[in-house]
Amino acid sequence: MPRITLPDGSVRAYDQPVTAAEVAADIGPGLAKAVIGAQINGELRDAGALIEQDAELTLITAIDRKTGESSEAALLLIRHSCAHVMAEAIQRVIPGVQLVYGPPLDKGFYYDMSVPPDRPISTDDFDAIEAAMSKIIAEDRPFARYELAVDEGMKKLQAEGSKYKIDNAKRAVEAGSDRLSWYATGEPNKDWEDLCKGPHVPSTGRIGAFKVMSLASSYWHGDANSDRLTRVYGTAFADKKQLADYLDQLEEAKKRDHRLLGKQLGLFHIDEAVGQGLVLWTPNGAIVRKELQNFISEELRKQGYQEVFCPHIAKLELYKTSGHFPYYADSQFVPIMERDFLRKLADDGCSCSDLANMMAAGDIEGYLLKPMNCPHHIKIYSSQPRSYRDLPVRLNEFGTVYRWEQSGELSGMIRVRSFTIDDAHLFCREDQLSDELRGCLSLVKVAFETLELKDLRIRIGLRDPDSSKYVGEPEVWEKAERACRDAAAELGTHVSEELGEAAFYGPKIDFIVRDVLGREWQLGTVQVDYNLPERFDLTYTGSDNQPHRPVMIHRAPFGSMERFIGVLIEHFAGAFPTWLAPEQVRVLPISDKSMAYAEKVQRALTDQRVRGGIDRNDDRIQAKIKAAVEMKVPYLLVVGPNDEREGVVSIRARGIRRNLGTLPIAVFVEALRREIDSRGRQTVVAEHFQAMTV
RNA sequence: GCCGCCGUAGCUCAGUGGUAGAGCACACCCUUGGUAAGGGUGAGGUCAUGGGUUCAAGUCCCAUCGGCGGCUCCA
Repeated sequence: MPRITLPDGSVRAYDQPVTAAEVAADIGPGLAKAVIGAQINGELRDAGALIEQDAELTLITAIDRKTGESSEAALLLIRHSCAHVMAEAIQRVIPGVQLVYGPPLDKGFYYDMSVPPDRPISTDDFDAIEAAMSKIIAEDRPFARYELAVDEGMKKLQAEGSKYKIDNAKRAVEAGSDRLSWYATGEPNKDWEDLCKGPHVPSTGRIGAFKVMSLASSYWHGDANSDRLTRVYGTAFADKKQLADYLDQLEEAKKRDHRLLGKQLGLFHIDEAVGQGLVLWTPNGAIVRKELQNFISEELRKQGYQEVFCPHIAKLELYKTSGHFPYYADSQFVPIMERDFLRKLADDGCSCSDLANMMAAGDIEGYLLKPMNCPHHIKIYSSQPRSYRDLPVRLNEFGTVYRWEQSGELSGMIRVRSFTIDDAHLFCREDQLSDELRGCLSLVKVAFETLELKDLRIRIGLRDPDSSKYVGEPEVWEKAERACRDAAAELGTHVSEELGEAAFYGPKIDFIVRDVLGREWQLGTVQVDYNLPERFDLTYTGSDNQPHRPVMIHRAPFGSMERFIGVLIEHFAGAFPTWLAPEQVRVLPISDKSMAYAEKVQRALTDQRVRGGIDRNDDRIQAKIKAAVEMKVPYLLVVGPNDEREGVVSIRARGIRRNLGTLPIAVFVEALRREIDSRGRQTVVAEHFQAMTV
């Protein structure tokens, strides 16, 4: 006798088990037609799922009648269903494909499959696959669920002989399923079907719009030593308009890609001849980087940091002491060997494989391109005796490090093999740790607020107790983890804790953002470290005249300058705020006749250290404006005879498609100077043209 | 590193085994102009690199280098 409670609080009583679809039909014929699934006590199910007991029921329609939008649950049903349709289509187009696993995603779905080695799937197959999918959808075949007992189901799978599906079933059983379920697209045992726990839309015709997006490879179970699978990505929506909007959004996002903008705006260059993942900062990019470094340096001075410089290499032995070698040997450039050492090996008849083994083991005399800055900073700390009165010692450096990232990982400025960390290491007493952590976090906060980076996630990376990759004693870890939690709690932002995300030497607080393609990247980080002070036997003299062990904090508000600026380019779509913009103002003379006046304006700008130049091209003003807009210059000063007569400039501001009006040269330059010095808190537009921008 | 796709002028990209193309950018000339492309002329190429097939290769095959998407990894 189920009593069904609907979201509006109304209750419907039935004297026998009822399906969600029947409840919908009970409410009205329109809803009966529109319903594609149901949430029963919060769990997403088929519209045809039987409700036997009292339940809370939310009926899912493809498009919400009130909002005109699709709920996440609706899109999930559509996409998961579409994954089946795509799998069927692919098996039809390419015989011999074995299916593995096809889940829905945030923006679509994928299906992993094992393809015959002599017939890989290619993007050229997409048309045929989409045509086959369209046909299946046009046939509007029902998604028919049926269940078998585990024994019976396993027998069926054994008979079919797909090791992947057998594995899926075993996993389902291990996870506690007492039955196995299939979904046939049409009639069970006759039409195409797939082992699947569901749920699905009622029939293929309910998939409104879809597209096969891309191909990639993956590993079975995510294990690099296991089978290589082909992953086909697709997406699906409730209707064609949603799909078109999504594809437009993707196009827009691509225009913000830092690799594209980096080229267009002359921010950086990566040259084959220099090497993969090695960023060349071209003059415009160098300006952005320098401004950011200046900005962070100002904050560091306020917080009592001392700047240091270190070489880019050090003896291998140093990294053995720190533990970075051999722990991270695979992701470091191979050691640099001393010539005499190499000669001696050769004289002793050392073979290439002997040498390779020695290098892997670090049994050589030589140097390492530094993978981290901390060992160097530690040696600066220990270069003199330290009293408890000297602490905290805060050493900062824009320190360049080198890491051997796998070639397939490299990506523009965001994943590279050489990058500069806005690094610092703090050495403090136990009783100072919380305050210092708070100081570090406030620094990150100031940096991110100034740059209007709001869409970020904060993660506390904790040790995974089951893993052996960590160094140090459990009780020390607990102390450090507690300190991180306490400091992060004061940030007031949502913080997630993740096991296994700690550095090998200690827990950390990471700041994570997304790029335009939705990929997450770690930027800033604050890490507590009780381990390295131990390894390097660091001490300070306490008030008791006894040696004590300092605690270290590693922190980098931006993380890598390369990655940070890569993300920043995308965040601003290349339109940097004036203080960061490589070219802050461009002077556009109406014609050659105004060139002398343009030069006078330019001098006034240069005198105030404003960056920019004159467009000396023989173009009409329209063309000059277009060129400057494309370079995303914040302010354009159009100067012609009229302006010259009055000693003013005609101003255009980025993002406003018209002439704002004129200001005397000096007035504009002063206002601009204020905009730059305040890092955008004041602007020329707000000061002089506010009324016009509304 | 792995799987798939891709590599033609500075940039974006056409190019069907048979004489290497366009637009933009650049240079020069005409034009001297008032808020998102004025007109003309010209220069610019080891078709990523190396091998192979062929009478003939940018085009087909193999290898290498590099890029893109994803997987795996990320102190």
